[in-house]
Amino acid sequence: MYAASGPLLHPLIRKLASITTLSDEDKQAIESLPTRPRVLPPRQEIVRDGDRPSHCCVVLEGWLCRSKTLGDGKRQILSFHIPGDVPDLQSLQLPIMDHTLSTVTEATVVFIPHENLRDMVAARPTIAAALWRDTLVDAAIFREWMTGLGRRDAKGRIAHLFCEMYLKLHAVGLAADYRCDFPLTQTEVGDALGLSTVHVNRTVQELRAEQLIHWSGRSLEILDWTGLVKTGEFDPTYLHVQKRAAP
Amino acid sequence: MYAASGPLLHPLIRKLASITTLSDEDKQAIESLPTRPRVLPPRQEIVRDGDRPSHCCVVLEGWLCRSKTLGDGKRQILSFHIPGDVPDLQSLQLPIMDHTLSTVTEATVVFIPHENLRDMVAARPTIAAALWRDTLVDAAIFREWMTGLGRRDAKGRIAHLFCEMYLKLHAVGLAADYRCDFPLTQTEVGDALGLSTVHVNRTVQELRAEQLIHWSGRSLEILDWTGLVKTGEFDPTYLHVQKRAAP
DNA sequence: CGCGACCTTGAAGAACGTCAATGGTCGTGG
DNA sequence: CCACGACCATTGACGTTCTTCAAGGTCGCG
Repeated sequence: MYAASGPLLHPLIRKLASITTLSDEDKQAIESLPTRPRVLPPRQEIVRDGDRPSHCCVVLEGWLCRSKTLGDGKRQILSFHIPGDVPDLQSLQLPIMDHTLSTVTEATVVFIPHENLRDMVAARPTIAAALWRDTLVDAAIFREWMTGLGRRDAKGRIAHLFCEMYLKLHAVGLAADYRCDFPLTQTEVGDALGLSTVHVNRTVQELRAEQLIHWSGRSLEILDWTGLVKTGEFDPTYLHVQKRAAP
Repeated sequence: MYAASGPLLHPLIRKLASITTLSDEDKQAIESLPTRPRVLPPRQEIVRDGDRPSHCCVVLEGWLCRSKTLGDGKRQILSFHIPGDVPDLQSLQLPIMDHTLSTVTEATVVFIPHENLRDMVAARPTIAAALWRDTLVDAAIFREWMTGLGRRDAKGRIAHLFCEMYLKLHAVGLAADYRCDFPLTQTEVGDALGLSTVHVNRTVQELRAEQLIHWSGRSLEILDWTGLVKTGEFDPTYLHVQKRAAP
């Protein structure tokens, strides 16, 4: 899927080129990073809360999520990650994980040792700035989710998530014509949005009844983008996407 | 208050020295940054959602907060900031603000032009890494708040906030003996935790009745730290504080 | 003294959670 | 081929938490 949508670039080049302008030296530095690609099964933990990871993980295919689990077993999903993302880039600067990174679907990922990333960051300030910026966009998305969790009702939260994921997938060429893969269960949506599965189910049915979306199995179709944006009060500014192509 | 607790250092030196080891050159670079100190009244907006700021702001005294406001006027407070913080450091990399920065109390802040920060970041990788790390701790706090907003009940959220702010204040010498300044209104606590003012009021009364805290006016006393930690399921790992002094 | 800002209280209702059961789909093994 | 189990979506009934509305009450300050 990744390979199909363009020449086979190192995923990091693809990612960072969308953020900044990379020199040939920058690209070479990235190309020369050692990589260890692996295919992981669904619902597999990659790095756990409390770990001290020695690698960062780049997603090539599939969806990942980060989450925290409370004492009583309640889980809060903090983010979803799709191809091109580096979900645990922060571990380069914060040695101890304060949450868990797992696969959602089967996923292909590449592990890059911290030391190599650190060398590259020291030698190539442009890349360092781009990586920093990437973690800041991450934080911007957290802020938007906080706003949803604190102040939006269930329907708004779910609509907002659909809009966000569609745009993120679109930005990496994995969505078009208001259709995309959406491989989450209703329980996972609930864990991300602070809702019970039952309530997610009923609310999704409302969105369907209002002809806003069509979601069954792994496939999502947005029938009324404008309506969904309105329902979720969705404003994509927080995604800090430079090239704003029409979705 | 800042000056009273140590020799008059540049606030950024103080901040970064707690994160990393600064060389003399690093310190000189920071000292030579131009600063424009200002005293701002309470509830004053400093940078607004949608702005393209040209400076970063360092807090010397008082509390600031970041927030988003939804269409219907509902407000979500995203973070509180105390002396030593650089609440809008992200604007160095993300030109457009996706939220608003305001004072909570009267506050003294210093503005540093982006260009000077950029020059320093380019010339001093140690400082760049420390600033990056600071924004990552910021993001870690967002994640913890998300978990509270999504999965904790009102009592847990409020207890957690008390624990967090006490530790943050303690880390910069503004809290001791389980006492600290806590200049928020109940409405502001509600806006931060996704609760109505009425519910905050009743829940705070429960915490008082359980002899966990004493909060009146601007002053907070934690009567039972262990109990409060338990009520809020508070684990300070996410603050990524290096030197973990006993609170 | 009076006004504004904030805290407090009561009553009623909406949104959401919990519990428990049912049904659908798919892969797997007998 | 069919039965079975796993996983997920769905439904109904019933609680609970939290919100909303409305009304005092307190305190500091001009």
